[in-house]
Amino acid sequence: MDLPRKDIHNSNLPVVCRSCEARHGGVCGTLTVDQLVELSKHSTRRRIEAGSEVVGQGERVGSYSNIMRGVIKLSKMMADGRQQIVGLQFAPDFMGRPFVAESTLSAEAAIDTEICAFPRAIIDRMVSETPELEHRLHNQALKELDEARDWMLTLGRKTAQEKVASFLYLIATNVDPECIDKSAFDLPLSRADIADFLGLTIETVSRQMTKLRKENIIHVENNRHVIVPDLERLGRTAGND
Amino acid sequence: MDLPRKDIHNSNLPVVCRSCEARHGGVCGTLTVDQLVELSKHSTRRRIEAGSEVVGQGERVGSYSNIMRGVIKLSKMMADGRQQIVGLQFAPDFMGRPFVAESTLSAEAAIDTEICAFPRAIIDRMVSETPELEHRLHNQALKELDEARDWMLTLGRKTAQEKVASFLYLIATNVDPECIDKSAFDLPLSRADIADFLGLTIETVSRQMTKLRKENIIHVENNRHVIVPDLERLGRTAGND
DNA sequence: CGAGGCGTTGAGTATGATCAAGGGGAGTGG
DNA sequence: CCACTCCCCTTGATCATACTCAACGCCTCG
Repeated sequence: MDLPRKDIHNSNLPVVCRSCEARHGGVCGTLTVDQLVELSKHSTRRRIEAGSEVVGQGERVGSYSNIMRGVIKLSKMMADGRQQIVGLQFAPDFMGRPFVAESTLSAEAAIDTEICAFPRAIIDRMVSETPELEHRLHNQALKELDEARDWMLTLGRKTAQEKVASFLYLIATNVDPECIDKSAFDLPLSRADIADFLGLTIETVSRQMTKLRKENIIHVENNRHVIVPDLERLGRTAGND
Repeated sequence: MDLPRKDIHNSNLPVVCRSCEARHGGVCGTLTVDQLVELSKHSTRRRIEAGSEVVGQGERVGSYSNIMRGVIKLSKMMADGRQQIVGLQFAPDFMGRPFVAESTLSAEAAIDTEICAFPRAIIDRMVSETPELEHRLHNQALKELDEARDWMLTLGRKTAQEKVASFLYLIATNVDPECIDKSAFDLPLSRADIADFLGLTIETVSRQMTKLRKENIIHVENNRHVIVPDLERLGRTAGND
């Protein structure tokens, strides 16, 4: 599945790319040095503060991005304000909907986040020139599809308790993939965001967190820091087989 | 978006492909005559009765398919039997999860369905040889991702009434894409399936259908045939902006 | 100190689930 | 032809889960 990276030790590599994490797991890994040089000329690193929007629902999108650090939430909103988070993206995910200029969802930083943004036009051209790049993007789309479908089961069929446990389990296993110890982590989402992700209200999320605390399935410090003594047990509470 | 089809009038075209609908909208449209000839040697048309399974959750999958006619439901099941339909596929969709042999969901015919099945190995090879083919599969994956995310909003944030209306709206606009008149159609799913798609119970689906009938938003004949006098109105009831 | 944001907790309520009964059509067998 | 069963769907009564509304605690910031 992982394609061989090209010339990664070549000293002609753009400076900004040399220390870039995304080049390994992310989409840039398939590009040639020449392509990286060209892309880096037009790419901009941006820091996005927690809570600020990268792309709004219905906006035209002029760029794609790699997430360097942080967490992006993708959400949909109804006319009356009801909101549903439909995906979370972590470094080094690629962010953007290839081949469609108009965004059907909004992207917002959940915590302070850093991205590397490229103009659509350049990426679209490189995709058509570099089958390996399209292959990577295809794989990322399939991964997101698998995740979306997993979450549909959670949204449609799980209880509030299972939903909250599922969320904690998801974060435990995704926030810091490098980190082997999944037993402690900071929640990247507020209670309101968690509610929007789980199709619940803030109050229900809070109550279920309290319940999980009282059952010693989790310990919580400062509202955001969570310790999971037994990940297996959390998984069972989440309804994982 | 639509790539040019190659040599479709060439008389060397395999007989089975000549009258095939999927060659136009489906993935075969990007293949050369030679590729079609090779593929057709190993492809088999299968008829699948309503209710029978094509692929089981957790099974190894040896083939991909084009849906020629009918409707396939993709679903996930929890250990205790709770079930969620995570996608519906209509002709001429491509069915299968590229690059992964093990299925994380089960595929079952909702109504009598006809598919054209190909061995994984051949498709996987053609994908690597034919960038256009990967491009089409990529686009299909992105389409399914968009649909899944739309549905997440429905599952997480809509009321029972809105969910049922959303389902009817979805079917009205998808069952027969050729057909211009969306105002009458047959439901491809039983009440139990609809419930599994909407994250509701059979009883709630039934009650909401009755309510929509009493409000004259739909008319129903023989439980399966639905007439929608005003699609806009149905859309508004579904919570579409 | 007060204001505002975020989270928790409590009381009452409503939406959809559960449990239960029955209608109607298709298929089968006498 | 009717009687019978089975399946699917509908309807009714009751119940429980999660929502709504409200109050309050804690922390940060001015």
